[in-house]
Amino acid sequence: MSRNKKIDDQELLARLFQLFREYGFDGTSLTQLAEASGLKKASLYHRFPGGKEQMAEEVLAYTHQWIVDSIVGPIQKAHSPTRKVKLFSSQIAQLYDDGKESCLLNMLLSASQSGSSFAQSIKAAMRLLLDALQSIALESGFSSKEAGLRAEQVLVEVQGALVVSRGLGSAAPFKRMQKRLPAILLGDE
Amino acid sequence: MSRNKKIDDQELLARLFQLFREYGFDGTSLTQLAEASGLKKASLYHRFPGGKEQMAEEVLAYTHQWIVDSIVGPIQKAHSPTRKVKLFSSQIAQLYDDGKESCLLNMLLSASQSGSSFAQSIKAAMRLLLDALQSIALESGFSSKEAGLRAEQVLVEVQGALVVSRGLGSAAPFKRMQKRLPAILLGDE
DNA sequence: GTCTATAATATGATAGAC
DNA sequence: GTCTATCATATTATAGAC
Repeated sequence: MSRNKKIDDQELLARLFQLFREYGFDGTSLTQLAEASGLKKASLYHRFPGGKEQMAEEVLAYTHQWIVDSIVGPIQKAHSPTRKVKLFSSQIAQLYDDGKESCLLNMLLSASQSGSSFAQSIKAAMRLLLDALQSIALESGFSSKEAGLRAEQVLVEVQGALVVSRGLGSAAPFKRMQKRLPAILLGDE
Repeated sequence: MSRNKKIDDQELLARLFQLFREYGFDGTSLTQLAEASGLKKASLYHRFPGGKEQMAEEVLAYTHQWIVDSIVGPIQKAHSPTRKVKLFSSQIAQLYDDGKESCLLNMLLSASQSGSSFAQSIKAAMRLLLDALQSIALESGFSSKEAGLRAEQVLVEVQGALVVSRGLGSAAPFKRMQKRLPAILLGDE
C-alpha cells in the first residue's frame, strides 16, 4: 500500500536528521533536505505539510524513539550496573561517532525560541536520558536524590564533551569523558 | 576623530555578540544586526566590508579579548587557587547569566564547516580557557598532566551545563556545576 | 560614516499535472 | 506520492548621494 513511496519514513527521517544535526535548523535549507532525501521540495511538503518546522519536529520524535530503543531499552535489559554503564557508553559513542558528530538537541536548541515548540521535545528527550541514567545510579546504591544528581552530571559531561571535542577538533575529550562515567554512576571514586 | 561614528566599535560588537550567541550564525539576519546596532545595512558593510562573516569573526575576537580581560587577567592577579576558582565561577556566571544564556563558541560551531574559519577562533578561545584553568590546578599541586585533564573536565562541565540548563529550561544544572568546580580544580574530593 | 535605493539570489512554500 | 513550474518574500550585498 505504501510501495509508492520513493523512500520510507524511517530512512527519510534518518536523512533529515543528519542535516539538522550538522547544520542546525536555520542552517539547513529545503534544497539541502530535498537533495539528501532524493525528493523534490513539493514531495517533501506532501510528506510534511507543516514544512521545515514539522520536519524538525518529526526528526526530534525520531530521535526520541532512537533513545528509547537504543539506550533506555538495552539498559533495562542489562543485568548489572556495570554492564548498563558500558552499554550507555558504547551507544552514545555510536550516536555521536566518538564525539565527532554533534547532538541534535544542542543544535535545535538555538531555534527553540523561534516560535516553534522544539523546546518541549528537547526537554523530553533529555528527561528520558536522565531517567535512564538515574536508574543506573539507583541500582548502584545511591539515594534517589544523589542518583538524580549523578544522572544530571553525566548528561552535562556528555553534552560538554561533544562541544569541547568539536571545538578543539579532537575526539580525546569525548573519550576521556567516557572513562569518567563509571566512577560517576557506579561510585568508584 | 571618530565622533562621526554613531556607535563605537566596542558597543557595536557587544550588540552583534548578543545576536550571534542567541540565534547562531545562520539564525541571525542582517536585518536583525542592523536593528540591534542602530545602523543601516549599508553602514554595517562599511564597518565590516567582509559582511556577516567578518562580523562573526570580529565578534569572536571580541569574545577572545573578553576572556583575556575578564577571566585570564583576574585569575592571574588572584592570590590563592581558592580565590581563582571563585573568580572563574563568578565570571562565567556573569558571562552566561547563570546558565540562562548560551555560549557563543557553541553557537558558532555549527557554522564552522560552512567555509569560514570560525573553527580556528573557537579553538583558540577554548585553549585560552584551558590554560587559565590548568594554571589553577597546577597551583593546587597537581602534576602538569593531571592539571590539564582537570582543566578540560571543567571546560566540559561548563559547556555541558549550559546545554543542559537551556535544554531543561532551568538554571539548576548550571549552579550545581558551579558547586563541583572547587573539587575538580582544588582537589577536595 | 551613514544613508536611501536597489540589485541578485536564495529561501520557504504552493498550484496543479501526472 | 512525486513531479515541474512558479510565487512571494527574505536574504546577503552593492551603488551612489549626502
